[in-house]
Amino acid sequence: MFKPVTIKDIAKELKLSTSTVSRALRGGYEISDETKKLVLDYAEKINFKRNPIALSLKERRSYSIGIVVCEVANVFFSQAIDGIESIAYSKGYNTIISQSHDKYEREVINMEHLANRSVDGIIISLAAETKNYEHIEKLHKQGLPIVFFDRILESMQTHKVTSNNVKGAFEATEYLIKKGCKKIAHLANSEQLSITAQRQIGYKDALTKHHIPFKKEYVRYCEHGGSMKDEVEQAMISLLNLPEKPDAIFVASDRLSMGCLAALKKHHSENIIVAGFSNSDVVELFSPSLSCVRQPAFEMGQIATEMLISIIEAKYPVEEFETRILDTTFSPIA
Amino acid sequence: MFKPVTIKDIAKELKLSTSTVSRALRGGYEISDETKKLVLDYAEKINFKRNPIALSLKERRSYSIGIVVCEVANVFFSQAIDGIESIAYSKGYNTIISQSHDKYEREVINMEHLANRSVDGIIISLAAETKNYEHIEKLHKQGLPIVFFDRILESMQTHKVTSNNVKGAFEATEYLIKKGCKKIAHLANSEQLSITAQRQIGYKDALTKHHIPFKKEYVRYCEHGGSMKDEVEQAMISLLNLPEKPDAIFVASDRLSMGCLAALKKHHSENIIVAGFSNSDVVELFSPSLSCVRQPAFEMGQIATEMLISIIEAKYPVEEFETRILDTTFSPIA
DNA sequence: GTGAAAGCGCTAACAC
DNA sequence: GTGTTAGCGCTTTCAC
Repeated sequence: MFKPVTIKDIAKELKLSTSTVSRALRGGYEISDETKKLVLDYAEKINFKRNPIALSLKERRSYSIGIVVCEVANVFFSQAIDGIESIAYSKGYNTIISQSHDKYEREVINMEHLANRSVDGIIISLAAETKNYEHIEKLHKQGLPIVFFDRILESMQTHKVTSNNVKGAFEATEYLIKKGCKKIAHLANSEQLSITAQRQIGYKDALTKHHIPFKKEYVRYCEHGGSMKDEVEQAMISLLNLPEKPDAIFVASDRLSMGCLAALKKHHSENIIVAGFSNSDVVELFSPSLSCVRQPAFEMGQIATEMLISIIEAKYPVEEFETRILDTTFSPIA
Repeated sequence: MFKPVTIKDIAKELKLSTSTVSRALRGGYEISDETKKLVLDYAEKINFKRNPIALSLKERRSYSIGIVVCEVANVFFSQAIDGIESIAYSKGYNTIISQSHDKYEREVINMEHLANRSVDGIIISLAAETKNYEHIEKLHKQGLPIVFFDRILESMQTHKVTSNNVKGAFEATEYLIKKGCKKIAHLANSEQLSITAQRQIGYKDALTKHHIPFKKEYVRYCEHGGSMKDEVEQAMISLLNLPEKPDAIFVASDRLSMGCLAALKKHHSENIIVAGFSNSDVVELFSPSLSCVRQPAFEMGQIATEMLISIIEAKYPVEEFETRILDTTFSPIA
């Protein structure tokens, strides 16, 4: 079976004590240069690596951080993960990625598992279904550092990173208005998500500015964030069947944008103009086309990670928390 | 700080020894039902969870399996990951996902890290850049169970899962031929990958069957799997500038397919017909359109995981290895 | 400058 | 049926 070299093996080989070896390895100042070199060279030679499991047990921390996102297949999240990893690795942390698939139960299980696994902190974007936050609050109260990004929990006292959802939504909606559209529908994520509220504000603001009345009938929520089969298509059908059929749609998330375009194509309504949040890197290939609001996902991941590590490594309990709001970029089609 | 309950706390509270508690918790037959109930109830009440770190240290295994893929943003891999997780979780294992981004160095670091992290085994699909396999062979020799999927290492004695790359490529190419194309180019991944060789065989077979000569000039390899900026576009440009400009392209992977379509659009060559490997779930939205060969990614992940766990849990060293080849599905456009 | 020993949380042989 | 003890690999007092 797989049996790595231990500090003991080195000690035996070099006729030293394990403590001396340990100290030499971590460059303890008490050790003579001679011994230090001896140990270091030998360790190098046999490719010794400290056992992080033992270290974790000893230090009650693991130098790993947990990530909870709805799914890695979503470009926004995979970019964010890349950002998280870039910072984490550079600071000596590893990451453990877990997916909630927008399910509340999965999120609960994932969080518990990460906590048991002794991650030093968690970076999370809430699942679409999550309405109860006890599982997070409990861990937070127990002292586990938690940072939110994208889909944040406003009520929790901790660091948060979002993009400027209001402005992003405003720009997209105003673009549709300037295109001459008057009946602009809004396809949204589940109602209780922070991003849903924010993006709806931007949508409404744009309507108001241009004297277009806001109509509740034009708004559809996807409770499962589009993870449920047919969820998005059903929402789209009900919009398309409205007596006053929309001439444009503002879509509030990546996954919904894809579902929206697919539904328009399927139901031969390509004349409806779509603008929405999406970080897709192949958006120029889409037909019907999509004007999109892009979030700085990579950077959001980086910042969230810096924030998390700052809490983890803080000498004293952190009392002051920050919410960073990054700008989105709007890329209209033509 | 975050301080979970330990078995010791329970022992103290219940005035028992830690071993009794430990045994009761795992349902040891020697413990009286009375004590067992006492312990179980109390553990339940205070929401006790065994510390997996301590367990790992003790048992020299972690009940976690490592995954190495080029990137999670790639649909094929994210689907495979979902398959892996489905089996892993059901059998009590956790997963640690790591991305090579098709870089050799990253792959080496990831593998080492996973091994140090005491994963019980690794499921890997090779990076496009990887040409040297010592990092894998070393761990394998040390007894770490390894299973390959998709981009496999033929020379290693272990379980492997692939899709029927030859047949998939054959079908796609033949489809192009039946569409009336005669000058069919081939955009491929890096040359040393198993899938590259296999898919090229299928491509050639189809040409041969229909009496079209194979031309080396029509083949382009992407050494970095398309992860390098402009890599795919450059390859495409050189194909488009050929004296005998191709009238169709068979593309050998998901990422390349996207790059290929983007390049065709950018260089106004939408008349060229494209067929290629892709597991994209929004392929019907693409323009130019893509006829695609789909791999059963989820199932491949599941099978790989079952194989891995069978090695991990084998009582005796496994000597007989299996290579499972799953069928692809071809979805032509129109 | 180096070694012996205790302890992180858990399990399992070995008492009793 | 339950307790004692040693040990997984490592760090870190405390001796010397």
